[in-house]
Amino acid sequence: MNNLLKYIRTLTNFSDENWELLQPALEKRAFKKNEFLLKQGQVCNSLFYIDNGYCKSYYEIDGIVKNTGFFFENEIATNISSFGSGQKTEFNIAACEPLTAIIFDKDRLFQAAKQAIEIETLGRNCIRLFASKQEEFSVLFKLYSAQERLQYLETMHPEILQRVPLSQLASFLGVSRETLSRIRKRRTLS
Amino acid sequence: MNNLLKYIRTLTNFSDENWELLQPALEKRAFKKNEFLLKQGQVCNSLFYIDNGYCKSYYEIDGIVKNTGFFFENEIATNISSFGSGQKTEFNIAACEPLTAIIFDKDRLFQAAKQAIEIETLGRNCIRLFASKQEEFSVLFKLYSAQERLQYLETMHPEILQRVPLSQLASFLGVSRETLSRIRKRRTLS
DNA sequence: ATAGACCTGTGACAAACGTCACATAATTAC
DNA sequence: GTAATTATGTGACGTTTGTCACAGGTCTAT
Repeated sequence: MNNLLKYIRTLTNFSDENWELLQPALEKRAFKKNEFLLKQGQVCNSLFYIDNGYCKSYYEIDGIVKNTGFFFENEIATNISSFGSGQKTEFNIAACEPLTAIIFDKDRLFQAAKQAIEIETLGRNCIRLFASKQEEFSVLFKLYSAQERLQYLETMHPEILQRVPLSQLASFLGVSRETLSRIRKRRTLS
Repeated sequence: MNNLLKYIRTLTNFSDENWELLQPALEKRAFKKNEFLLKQGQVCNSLFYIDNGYCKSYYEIDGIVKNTGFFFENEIATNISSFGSGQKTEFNIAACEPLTAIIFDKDRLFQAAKQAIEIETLGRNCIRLFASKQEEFSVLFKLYSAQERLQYLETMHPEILQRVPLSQLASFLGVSRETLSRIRKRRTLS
């Protein structure tokens, strides 16, 4: 829980009393590798603060898995459109390693937010960070080629390359596994 | 202003008193075609509610324009990462037609939010909608080919195709102008 | 009405990418 | 420890896409 409190305090002024008010909305939980945090067809009623390990969000279309995001320690994973609208999600979120998350329950979070505006502000800031991350990666596809996108990850998000296997990374970068392998080869040669 | 109030009330319970409290944060403004709402190097201190007309956000790299988003009536345009962090933006936002916007000033919005939690909630919901939109378009590139992305726009966002010229649309879809022209030809033939 | 600016289409060719096939690590399960 | 599974590399080939070049169409300002 200590990591989470630190994380929260980077986002908003948060008194010990606020922290107490927030507790009923929080639940710590461990996930095994490949276990689902969120499954297609469910409604996303949680924000998952990643305490340890990492997970991925993905679509599955005709049996083919397309990874849409990776979430590491000290980040919030969720499906923002389902969380916000209450509609069923088409995403899955699954643990890629044994994972520990602190789960924010939506209803209880909203109740707590009514009691302290700092908690409302925290919610806004979590969503804002999530949106910034979406914006960042969304822009990559419009600006850069596949090779340049890989380069971008190398400089801006090296942890992704270190921890995510190539075959998982390919669909996230929007190319086939083979193409990514060849791009990587071209880059190590030069 | 009437459109805006309707829009707000789709997002959150908003009393007439809340609306009064919000007024100091709002400013209606007209932009000429090609005028900037936000310019690279500035800090984004505004949310732009589009009342009439439409605008685009874009990057300019080595003189080449890459469109990253289009915003129509009844939507909020902004650069979320600059707005949230206070850092300088690398985006431009420019009017594509004569445009009327209602501008939320960040500082005054935050002041108003301190006085009414509904305004804080409104801010959170605006950002949430913005994030959902980012998520939606970000996923397109991982799931679909250029042709399928065009098809998606046709069914889900026909207003974009009706109002945005092909040459503007191309970089938004992540392809060259010529390729988009050929895709369109292939599709009308079949 | 005319000139200039923009928008769209298209041909030719090279570069990038996807798919299929197979080989070889590396990891996991029992 | 061995077998099975998964991850990665690579060749061949066809498709898609980008780039350059140019032509014709539309819009706009004067």
